Amino acid sequence: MQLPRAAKCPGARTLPAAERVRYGQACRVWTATCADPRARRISGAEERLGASPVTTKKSITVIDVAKAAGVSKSTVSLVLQGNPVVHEATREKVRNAIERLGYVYNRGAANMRMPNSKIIGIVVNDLTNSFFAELAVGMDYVLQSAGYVQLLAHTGEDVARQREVMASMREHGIAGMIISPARGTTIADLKPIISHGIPVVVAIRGVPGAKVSSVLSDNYAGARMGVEHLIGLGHRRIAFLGGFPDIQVFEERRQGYLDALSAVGIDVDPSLVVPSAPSRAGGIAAIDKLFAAGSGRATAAQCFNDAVAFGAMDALRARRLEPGADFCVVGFDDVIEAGSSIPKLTTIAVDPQLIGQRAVGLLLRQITAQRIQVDTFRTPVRLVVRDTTRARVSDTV
Amino acid sequence: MQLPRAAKCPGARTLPAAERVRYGQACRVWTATCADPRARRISGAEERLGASPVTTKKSITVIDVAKAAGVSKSTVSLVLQGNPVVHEATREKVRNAIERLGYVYNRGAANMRMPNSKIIGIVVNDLTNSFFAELAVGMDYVLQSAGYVQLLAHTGEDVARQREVMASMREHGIAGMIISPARGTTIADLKPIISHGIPVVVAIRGVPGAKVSSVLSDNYAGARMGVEHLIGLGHRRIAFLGGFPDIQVFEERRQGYLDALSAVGIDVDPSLVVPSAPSRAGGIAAIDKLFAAGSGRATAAQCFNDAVAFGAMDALRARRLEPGADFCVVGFDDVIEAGSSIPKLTTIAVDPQLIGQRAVGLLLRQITAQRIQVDTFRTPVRLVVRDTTRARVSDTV
DNA sequence: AACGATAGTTGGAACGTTCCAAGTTTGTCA
DNA sequence: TGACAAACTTGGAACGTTCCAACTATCGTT
Repeated sequence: MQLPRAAKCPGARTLPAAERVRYGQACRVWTATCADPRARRISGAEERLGASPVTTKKSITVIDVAKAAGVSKSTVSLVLQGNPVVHEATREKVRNAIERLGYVYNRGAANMRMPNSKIIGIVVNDLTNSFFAELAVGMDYVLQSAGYVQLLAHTGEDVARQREVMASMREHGIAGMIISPARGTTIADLKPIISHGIPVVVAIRGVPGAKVSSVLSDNYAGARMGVEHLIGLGHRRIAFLGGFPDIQVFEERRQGYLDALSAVGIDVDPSLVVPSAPSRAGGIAAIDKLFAAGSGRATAAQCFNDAVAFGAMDALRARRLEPGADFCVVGFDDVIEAGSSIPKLTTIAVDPQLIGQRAVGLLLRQITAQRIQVDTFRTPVRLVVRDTTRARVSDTV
Repeated sequence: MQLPRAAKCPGARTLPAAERVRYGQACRVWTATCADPRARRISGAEERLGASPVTTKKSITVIDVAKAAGVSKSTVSLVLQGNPVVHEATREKVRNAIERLGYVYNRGAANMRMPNSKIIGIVVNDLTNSFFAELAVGMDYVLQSAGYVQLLAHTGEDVARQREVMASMREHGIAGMIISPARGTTIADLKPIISHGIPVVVAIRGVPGAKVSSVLSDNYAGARMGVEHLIGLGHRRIAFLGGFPDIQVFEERRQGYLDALSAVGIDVDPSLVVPSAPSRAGGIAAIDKLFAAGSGRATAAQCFNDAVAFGAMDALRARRLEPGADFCVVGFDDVIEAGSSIPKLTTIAVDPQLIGQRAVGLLLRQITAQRIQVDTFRTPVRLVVRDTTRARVSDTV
């Protein structure tokens, strides 16, 4: 928990709970700010239908159920756990009482006595990217059917924020964690979780040197496949566009690119590798830089991901070059839009839902086995040929 | 909690915890199935780096900290809460001890004594839709800075699943819930949460008749704006394509469409309203149906959402009609692809992140005010004119 | 009849926190 | 010096669950 500063505001003791709490937990009473300015009403009609005070009915516990069913709390507990030792008739009485009283199980309390929480922390670097959203859905699917629930946080590539949410999740007693780390994440960031014996699985992006399980797509093979496809079309001057060189995924894809070229004896021109942000805007920038560098002689590009590829296509068109006809483009990821862009994007398909499911599988295995276990999975990728690689090199400018 | 069936397997008491637990909670011992088949290894190289048993260090509590700092547990608790009553020197001692021991706050335990959980449940009908993913991010942003954490679940439009996750969230003691309900959700689905005094905010889609706060986009005004724009271009025979008629959002948008037409004295031809799935495929189907109905005389369409609009554009092109030139199309939502499709889609922009933030604001207000309060917000929308509505009616076929 | 085994049930302690009422120390003023 | 207030500290009870060891009742066997 973030330790609250002691705010010297004597007499604050009787303040009502305030709209927003500045410090983590319970500092609610001593220091409090007003409504979050971001939450202000911007416009729109408000229709106030009414307000009702919340009825603070004290919650119904296992003891109430026991009383109602005429048994002891222990028996109720046993029924809740499906323990076969209780008599069927008793079980029925308890079930009735539960139904009648509207009892709801308090996992927090249970968890305290017997610490096997059913909460998994999921940390994602960018949920707005549909790739990661699909990843989350894949996880959700498996987790839910295993009776787990997911605490999800979006870091927006911000390591500081990532640290905070990880700490918060730890306080909430997660049983395990799956993280697609923000750019710049190091072993030190994972340390606090791991050292507490909480299983961690890293997905999509590795954390160099970390002793954790990971599920990564086969970046090397994917990039190599894409470039080989371009070579097969006769291209010789092939660029590699986009991505931040400081993340491992970039390195792997770049290596695939380099090896594909070397394998057929093509000398690699370093000016054809143009890093940039892994976004649409980055793709535009990368093409601009590529052409500015006088490397206009490139006739095709393997892009770091689909977003970069789309940006590159925009930039090509701005230069009156038609993607797929005058210049070939290969993406990476196969996001949903790849199949419906104009022209449709040739790309390396990875299956984010599968990665998500796989990661959960790895995590649950560690949780139930009660042992940390370091496995690395590479999920397979495949080349999907569409319209941005129709042109043989002889057709291009 | 889903009550586990009593499985008669005597002697099971000593079984090791198994890979997957069938029933909710603790039935782990009595009935257990093997590894989830969906999680099976499909391919990919596995690199086993090693396994280490988890060290079951008993956790460090506030008592350990107290002992180390030479104070009482009460004092430590006060420090944790930032209560200004403790002496600065003592505070420092405690802080040191916390640091030294690597103490982590146990929210579960705290929550039990003083039930003000910092967990918000978020239920989303389709996370793979980038619109909802953005919504989630908007919520995440505000929640995180208010010290809350989100339990997120994706229902995939499945009401049964939705019921399950809602029950599970209740057991986890959520302080409030925001839900973008699955299609077919009724008041009865919300009842169990509301009747427990847990604040609920409904986002994006309303639940007819439910007495809960809601944050909806201004569907009526949006559709009306879109249609008025088309009318301004001279169109008279305008279709309304896509969407399921059983959800409220459809009704609102259709009403906007109808009123825009009536306002300028255009008679509404019912065959021009063509419902369909709110997806790309649905859009294709809708255009097919529109033309099959002999309503080829329509010259423009307001679509239920952007996905439908894209599908409609595909279908138009299949009929050798160029969207924007031969037939005008207006979408709804302004998803990211709308600005980069060819031709670029004219659409009604809604801001999902804003809706998310607003919903959280409404929820937190209820939580801190300790009273259920029913507000309905309509977030504003705006018309974004792009290339699919360039043609005046005189240009069209 | 005595014994043991089996089936079913149960009260109390424990988990880690917060709150309360009461405690101790220090300082101030009459 | 005593009374009182202020500043700070503290032990114990409570929250809702699970586990353990012990309990009772019933039955079968000798």
